[in-house]
Amino acid sequence: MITITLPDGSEKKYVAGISAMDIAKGISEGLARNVLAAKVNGNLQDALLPIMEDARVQLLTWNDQEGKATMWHSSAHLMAEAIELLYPGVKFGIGPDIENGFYYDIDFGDYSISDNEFPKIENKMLELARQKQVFTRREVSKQEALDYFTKKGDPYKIELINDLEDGRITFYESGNFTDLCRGPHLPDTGHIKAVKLLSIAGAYWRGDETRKQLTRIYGITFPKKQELTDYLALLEEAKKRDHRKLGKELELFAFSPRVGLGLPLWLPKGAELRGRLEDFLKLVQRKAGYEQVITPHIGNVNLYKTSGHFQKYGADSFRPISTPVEGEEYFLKPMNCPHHCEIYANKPHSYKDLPIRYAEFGTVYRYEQSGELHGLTRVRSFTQDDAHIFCTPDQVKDEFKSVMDIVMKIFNALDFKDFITQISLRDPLNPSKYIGSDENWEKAEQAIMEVAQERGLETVIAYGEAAFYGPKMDFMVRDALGRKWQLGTIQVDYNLPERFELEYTGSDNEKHRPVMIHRAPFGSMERFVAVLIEHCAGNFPIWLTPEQAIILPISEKYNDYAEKLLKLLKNSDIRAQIDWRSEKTGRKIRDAEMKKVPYMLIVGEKEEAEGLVSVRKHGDGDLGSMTTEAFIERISTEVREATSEL
RNA sequence: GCCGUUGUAGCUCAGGGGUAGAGCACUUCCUUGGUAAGGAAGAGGUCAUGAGUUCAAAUCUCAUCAACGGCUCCA
Repeated sequence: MITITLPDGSEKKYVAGISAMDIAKGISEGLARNVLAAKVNGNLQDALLPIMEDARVQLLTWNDQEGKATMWHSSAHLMAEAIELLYPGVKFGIGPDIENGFYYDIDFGDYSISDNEFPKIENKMLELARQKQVFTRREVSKQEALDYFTKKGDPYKIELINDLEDGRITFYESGNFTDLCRGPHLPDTGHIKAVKLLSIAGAYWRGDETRKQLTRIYGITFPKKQELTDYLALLEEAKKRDHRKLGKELELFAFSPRVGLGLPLWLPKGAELRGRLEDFLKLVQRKAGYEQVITPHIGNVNLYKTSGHFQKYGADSFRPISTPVEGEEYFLKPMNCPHHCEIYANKPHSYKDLPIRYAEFGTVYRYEQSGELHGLTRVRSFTQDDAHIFCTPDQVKDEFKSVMDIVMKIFNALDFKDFITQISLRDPLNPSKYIGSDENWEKAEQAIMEVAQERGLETVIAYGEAAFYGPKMDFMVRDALGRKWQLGTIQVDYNLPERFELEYTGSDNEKHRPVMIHRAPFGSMERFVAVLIEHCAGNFPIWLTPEQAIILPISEKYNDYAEKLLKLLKNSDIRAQIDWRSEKTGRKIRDAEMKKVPYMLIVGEKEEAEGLVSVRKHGDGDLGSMTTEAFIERISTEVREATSEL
């Protein structure tokens, strides 16, 4: 007999060799029907696998993320089985579950499949699912595994098997489909009740650009049809928040092929919004001891040779421009740091001057591959809310902390709660990618880890994601469609001060090398605004929104009153406009609602006679009438309260 | 850069080998109104660009460009 401990702490005795599924059946038939996989002593495994010794057992259903993952992983197998039946001879790469669904990388040979063939595959999958095919796990030797796929003629699987350790290789068989797989899998395919293939894409084999590109098919499955319907509706909703769509509708920014790829044009309203964000950060930075600087958009190529950027990125940059007579080469600036280093070097510094914090909204230009460009989140010209802090080694930690506080202040002010903090360190296996001494790297990595810990920040550590000159801490958020984007960044750099031979005189009257911290709380204005648009679905906070109120005269008779009102609002620094059109009130309201203007001020006979405004709030409806003064007070208070913490 | 899909009016989209359609937006006129679309008329397009097939191409073929979904990359 063995003792099984369930998550609620209860213990039960069973005969050895019992499966998680048997345990579920002992609790209730309903539960057994819903069990997708199990966790035994913390290890995810098949619900049908025998348990031989005392164990903690957790039954996983659709309500557990790991249950979903198992379902989707099995769905990838199901799709592969369907595709193998419909397109005999295809070769399979890998087919994992992902955050929302699964994919399988497939080599279709010369055939190019299109998404109008999806329904055919979906139907075949459902047909196979209804057969309730059992997933059978089998341990195989390496030789056996190689033999099987050699016979089948699947080079990708053979390559995968060659990288595996003998004795740890398992096959899973469902219906007529056998796949190399670690598992776990569903008890049977009958759990899959709704199937949707989502998209088709090229994907390099093993993510390597130099290798063959396979066809990746993405899909998602559910245990109930209704859940699929809900999921598709959710996707539709998310599309409405897409900053590219809202940016067009709200007239915030645009692109023009004549101006060039990835070069955003900020329209008046977008520029207003961005300007407010910049003003806000300038205020925060002034309080935190930053000084604004301004540097040119180009720099001599030697500047970037000194910084090391030329060697690293020169080939992937916009081609240099040159002076017509002397032929001197200049680069569009891809970074602000070299310029700021030269500002530091402009005069000798004492330790008493440090830390020195130079801030600049610096527009930089980077050649991004054409296929990478994406709305405002990935562009070729963008403005960093950049600053460089020059300090003594002893000051690094405190400075790092105070930068983190600025980032948190911004995220709080804009209600960004769902973000990931990532610490990016060197790739220990590939030290040649980085410049600078081991000792300096270690010091910097240590400082970041300590600060994160002291601030109690939950972080993920990413090895190999560091910049070539130093480790960093990045703040990432998701867009409406779930894609991750990096916003704020803080980077410790012991290398540039070295390369630029920056110095300060210490209290010992000796020359010392300062440490540099690069930081950008927004990251780039473009990307930040994109994420902000999606975060608030275009309903910007009152202190940021380009248009705070719109005055809607009931008829042209009240235009004079509207104009008087507008003057009063402008005098109180409220951003407002008048809808002059000879349209009915209902129409003006509808249009203002569509434009997401926070306040609509309706004025007619009654308002004019009594000096009132009738106030309607976006999304909330009629608030009734109030005196003009009361409205101005209301909106001013709202703005004050929103910005008081900043 | 690579794979796939798409490209028709400012926007959203229908059509499809025989000289271009709708709704919204725009202009003018009528209307002067009370909390999510008042009415009428008008203007607007080398059907992304270039080549090919054809008596005839917006429609079929190819190439180029761009957008979109991914992959790779991201100082």
